[in-house]
Formats: sequence, C-alpha cells, structure tokens
Amino acid sequence: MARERKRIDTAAISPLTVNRLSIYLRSLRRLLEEGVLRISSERLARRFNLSSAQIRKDLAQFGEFGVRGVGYDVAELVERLSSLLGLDRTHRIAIVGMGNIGTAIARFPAFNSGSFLVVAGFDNDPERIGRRIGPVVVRSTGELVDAIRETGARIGVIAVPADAALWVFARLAEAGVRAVLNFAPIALSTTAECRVKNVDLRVHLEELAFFLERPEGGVGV
Amino acid sequence: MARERKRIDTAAISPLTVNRLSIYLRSLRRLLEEGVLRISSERLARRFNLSSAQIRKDLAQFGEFGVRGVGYDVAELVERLSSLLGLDRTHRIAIVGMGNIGTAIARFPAFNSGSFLVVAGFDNDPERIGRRIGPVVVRSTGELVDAIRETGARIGVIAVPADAALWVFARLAEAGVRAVLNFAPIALSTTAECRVKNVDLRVHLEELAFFLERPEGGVGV
DNA sequence: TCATGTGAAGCAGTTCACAGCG
DNA sequence: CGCTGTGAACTGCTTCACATGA
Repeated sequence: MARERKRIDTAAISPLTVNRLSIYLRSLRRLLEEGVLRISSERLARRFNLSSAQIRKDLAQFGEFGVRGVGYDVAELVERLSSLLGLDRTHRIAIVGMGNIGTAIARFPAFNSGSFLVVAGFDNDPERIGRRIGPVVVRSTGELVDAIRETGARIGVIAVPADAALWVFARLAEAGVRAVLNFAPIALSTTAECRVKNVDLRVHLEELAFFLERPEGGVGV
Repeated sequence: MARERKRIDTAAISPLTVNRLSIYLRSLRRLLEEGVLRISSERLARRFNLSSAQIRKDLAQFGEFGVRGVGYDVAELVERLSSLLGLDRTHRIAIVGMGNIGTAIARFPAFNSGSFLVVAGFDNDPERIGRRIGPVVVRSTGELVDAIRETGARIGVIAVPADAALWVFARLAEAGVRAVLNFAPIALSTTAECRVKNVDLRVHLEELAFFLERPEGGVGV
C-alpha cells in the first residue's frame, strides 16, 4: 500500500497544515461512507469548500499520494492521513478540573471514541471526588502525578481557573504528559517537554462582539 | 478622556489582532487590580509574554493610546479596549443544543458575566425541554426563530451534531443572529448576515496527537 | 488527456530599528 | 532621555500557473 517512504520532521510542519489534514480526513471519511472511490483535489475542494491547490500542497509535504490524471484513492488517503495524524493508536487523556468544561469534555464523544480515551479526571472539590463523570471516577488533584503515571496518559486537558493553571501544567508535565489542551483563561506556552494548545472561549466571544455591527456605525476610540 | 477619534473599518481589522486585544485587556485588568497605574509596552510584554512591537502596532491601528517617553495609562487603556471590543454593552446569547457542550457554555462564567448573558437555550430532546440549565429554561428547537426574535439575541452558539448544524445556522440567521460560535464538527462559513467562529475540538485534539512523539521516531508515509 | 506536484508570485502577519515627541 | 508610533525588512502562508507524468 505504501508507495514510498519519506522521513518528515514533524516539528517543521505548520499546525495550520495539520489542522487542515484533520478536516481533509473528516471529509474523506464522509466520501467513503457515500461509497466514493476516487476524487480529485478540485472536486474535494468544491464539495467541502476548501482550496484545491492547498490540498495538493498540504499532501505533497508528506509524499506522493495521488495519481496524475486521475486523483486520489479515497480509502488509501483516509488510511494514510489517519496514520499521519497518529490516529492508528489509542491516546489516553487526563482531565484536570471537572467543572462545566471538564465534565463536558469527559462526556464528549470525540474524546472517547476512535483513537482517544479519557482515563482520569481530577478535581479539588470534595463534592466531586468519588463521583463518576463520563468514563471516569473523579480523583483528588493531590493524586494527580501518581495517578497519571499509572494510567500512562500523554494528553492532558486543563479546565481549572486561571490561577491554578500554571501549577496544574507543571504537575502534568512532571507526570509525563506531553501535550495539553488548555481551557483556562491564561495563555500557557509550549515547553520542550510539553506542547500546549490554548482554547480561550472568552477570546472567541470577544472576537464576535468586536465584529458585531456597532450601534453608532463605526468604532470611536 | 478620549484624546482623538478615528473612524475604523472593523472589517479591515484582522481577527488575530482582535484576539490579541482581548489578551491585552485581560492582562491590563490584572495590572489594574494590582494597582499599577502606568506601563510600557516593553514591560507589559515581558510580564505576560507578548511582543512589545506587536502591542504597539496593534494599538496604533485604533489611535494614539500612549504617551511617548512614558507608556500607557492602565485604567484608560482598559476603558478604551473595552469600548473597542464592544464590551460596554450587554450581548445576549442563544444556545442551540443543550448536550454536554451547550450545557457547559450555559453555565460558563464568561458567557454570563460582564457584557455577556445567555438568554435562551434550545434542544430537540423532550427530556431536556422545560428543564432549567444555567440561567435558562430549555425550549424546543421548533420555537427557535420566534423565541430568538423575542429575546433579541445577536450571538448564537451552535452545539448540535454535524448534520443539524447547517439547518440551525440558517434558522439563527433568519432570527436575526449576527455572530455564531460553532462547536459542531463541520466548518460553517461567514455570510453577509452572520459571522462564524468555528471551534473544532476534534481538530485541536488531532493536532496534539500529530505532534506527540512517534513510537518509531519519525513519520512514515 | 487530465490532474498531480511544484517553483514562482503574491499576500499577510510579524519583527526590526529608528525618527519623533513628550 | 525614554518610549511610542511607524516605515521598511523579513518571514511564512496561500494562490497561481504550468511542467510533469500516469
């Protein structure tokens, strides 16, 4: 199946490209369900409003996936993108902070299907400790480092208040977590040991507020 | 207080800039609490690891906020950024889909404090309709258009499955919603009537999976 | 022939470095 | 003097357009 191998330095790939690969994969899976066997970058782009040149450039970074004059084999591309994205194994996830966001994440299908599995949840609140939320029984944050080492989770989710986030981040890194999805309203920075993806809902909301038409019809400063 | 007025075409401002304004505002509020009166772009940048040149460039798009040789007045800048971001009025929010994510959003402080207020929540599931979640009583999705018109919400949150998202988006636009935060795993596009911000948790998760170190130590394609 | 893969061009966003002003 | 505000340089991402090869 693999036509050639190409060594890729993942660090050299832009996150923007990787995000698009996810989108391509999702789109292709849809086509697969519909029974589409082959597709050109042009038709794929039109169908899911993407850019055909971008699709070709993105894929070309990782090898030659298509056949000139024909297009891409849908099943093969799904296979290759899955493997590229690291979805051919199971990633165990630990969630810290089982409030609104933490609870939603614990129960969210994308975090508990296919290649992802929530294996631990932590909170400070004695009310929550011991309760089952989604697939996990909530444990005390005090147990975090040991418990995560036991589970072998490599992905962490931070869903605690801003003032606790830095402390939690340090504990997660200490416990061997190598990637973090951070929902706390403070920008954490990727370190040598641990990559961070910040998701700041307040910032998103304020972006929308900014672009909402102004009552006076212009921005006065 | 306002030193000069400058008409700005908001459509010409990059979302990236707007997102940074949110971050600056949050940082400055923190300084305000600490009693800091004046700050230079350099010290602000060091404190919150930002870029000082970027801060100056971003602010300069909207007027002259600082004093040369001195820096910025913290209280004044907080005031100006708040107004710039449209946070000097209350934005009413409607949520469609009161599952895990919708529920978390309804209860999330950032969506129910300061300038934002959740005023309506909708779901199809008869089990959920009539139940109180956060500040709202869940209504049937069938009532969506009329109910949103009544409340006057201009911001919508889509937290429904992918196959319902397009339909919901059309109804929201019809009801007068002008900005949407979309959590459904399908990329909606901004239209003339309604701006979209897609937040795709699965894509974020797959990004982290991609950059996780590979078992074999390289990407084979 | 037809669609990929790809240099080259174009555009956007960031950083530099300093003139200008309080 | 010190820090802002800003043109100019730079970096990186996207789009174009076509040579290449099944």
